[in-house]
Amino acid sequence: MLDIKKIESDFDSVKKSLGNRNFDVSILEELLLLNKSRKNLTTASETKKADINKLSKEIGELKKNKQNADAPMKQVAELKASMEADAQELDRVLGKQNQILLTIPNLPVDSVPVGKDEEDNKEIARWGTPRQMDFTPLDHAVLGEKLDILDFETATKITGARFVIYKGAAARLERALINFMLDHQGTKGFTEMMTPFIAHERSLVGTGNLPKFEDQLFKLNSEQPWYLIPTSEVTLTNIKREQIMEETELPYLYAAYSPCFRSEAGSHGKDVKGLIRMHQFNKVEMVSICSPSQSEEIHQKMVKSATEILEKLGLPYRTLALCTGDMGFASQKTFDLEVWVPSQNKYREISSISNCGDFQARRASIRFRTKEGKVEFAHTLNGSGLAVGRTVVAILENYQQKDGSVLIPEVLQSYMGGMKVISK
RNA sequence: GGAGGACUGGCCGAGUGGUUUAAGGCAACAGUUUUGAAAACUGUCGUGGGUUAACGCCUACCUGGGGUUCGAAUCCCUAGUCCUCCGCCA
Repeated sequence: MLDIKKIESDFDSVKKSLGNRNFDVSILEELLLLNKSRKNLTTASETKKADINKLSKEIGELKKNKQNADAPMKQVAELKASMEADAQELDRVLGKQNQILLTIPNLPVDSVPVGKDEEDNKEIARWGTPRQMDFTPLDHAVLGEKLDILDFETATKITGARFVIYKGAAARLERALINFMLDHQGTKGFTEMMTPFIAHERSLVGTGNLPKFEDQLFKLNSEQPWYLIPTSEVTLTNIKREQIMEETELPYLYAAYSPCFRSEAGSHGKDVKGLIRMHQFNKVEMVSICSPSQSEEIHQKMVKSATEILEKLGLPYRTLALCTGDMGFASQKTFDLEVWVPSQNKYREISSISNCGDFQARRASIRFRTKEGKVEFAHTLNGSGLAVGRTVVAILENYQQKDGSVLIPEVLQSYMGGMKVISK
């Protein structure tokens, strides 16, 4: 959520920034009008309330002394009627203002490249060289079915499209990766967490998934407004919701494994085959809650930690700085990591690491007290470290052999009971 | 799932309709004292909103929401959470 005071005071620059994000800025004018009327109504109704409070005290005195209080009581009744009209209008205006504020994306910071869509993202680093293969690489889904370790058909029977059953070595590989990634994050100072996989509506509003992106979530048919989490960013970030921390506590660095549930509404026809786009996938997530002065350095630290996983696994990747038009709703700056996928002959996203600034902290009221005693909003960051299913894709494809077997990266072998190769 | 009880500031805790403008204590911070520390003493000590050049003033908040009343921490309704007991259960 943006600060309404900032929208008011820096109107032109806010408008320009949001325009760069392909956001329809026409609503901003309305927002300013609403805010003005919110202030007027607040002043009006609070002045009346102050008068009522005074009169009520007088009434108390009069009654205590057994004196007649009809006159002030009549006055209160009149003031109250008039105040309630203001209050009702104020409720409406405030509701509308919040509703708009909750649908405005974060402002990109100056260093974010201005651009329209993913075409304008800027490659800033590349690691590793895609392996030369003297055969046509198979797609991971084909490979997995040939090796009898991925079963899409049965999962579709049991649940539906975009689900999978991992079998034998693939199941073990997935589990090995989760453990390997969590262990790695542990050595980088991230505290391992295991959170609920279901979150309350409030938590999803806090991270920015609601109210705007409800169609991308699975909502439970429960008494409480519960949703399956689309990422453990939601639960990890909300750990400090509605809290005022001490500056000395910061930063918090968390890492968690969780399954992620996404409805993938609007992605019909995209990545229909294989593990790339599923309704349920596993991810190890990093989240940091820190002070504004720490967030940029921690952002770099998170990128580094994620890239180290790819390097240890020997998977070629590149790092992109996302442009203004391609960044996620809550982010003020995002780096994507893309891993080499031989069958598609291109790099595909495997991690997205965002600094959300104080955007989520405002929504979720995550604050800290500075050493000087001032209360400020914290900064929140999140990033995949990494998406596990897509890592399996990369390993199967990049480590496949001519005979259809797949070598297991050395760093994972101890996590797989010494297994060195997956073959039929 | 059933029956009962509870929820007050960072923490403990008083308060059952009108100087509560939330007592008191602990913790924290600053100062005095001290060679230094401790102790003692003094002071500060919640958050949001409105208003103001500023000091300040006003307003809301006692788990959330709604209601009764001239007036609610206090009474009523409702939701949540926790505790105790019973039942069921990995």
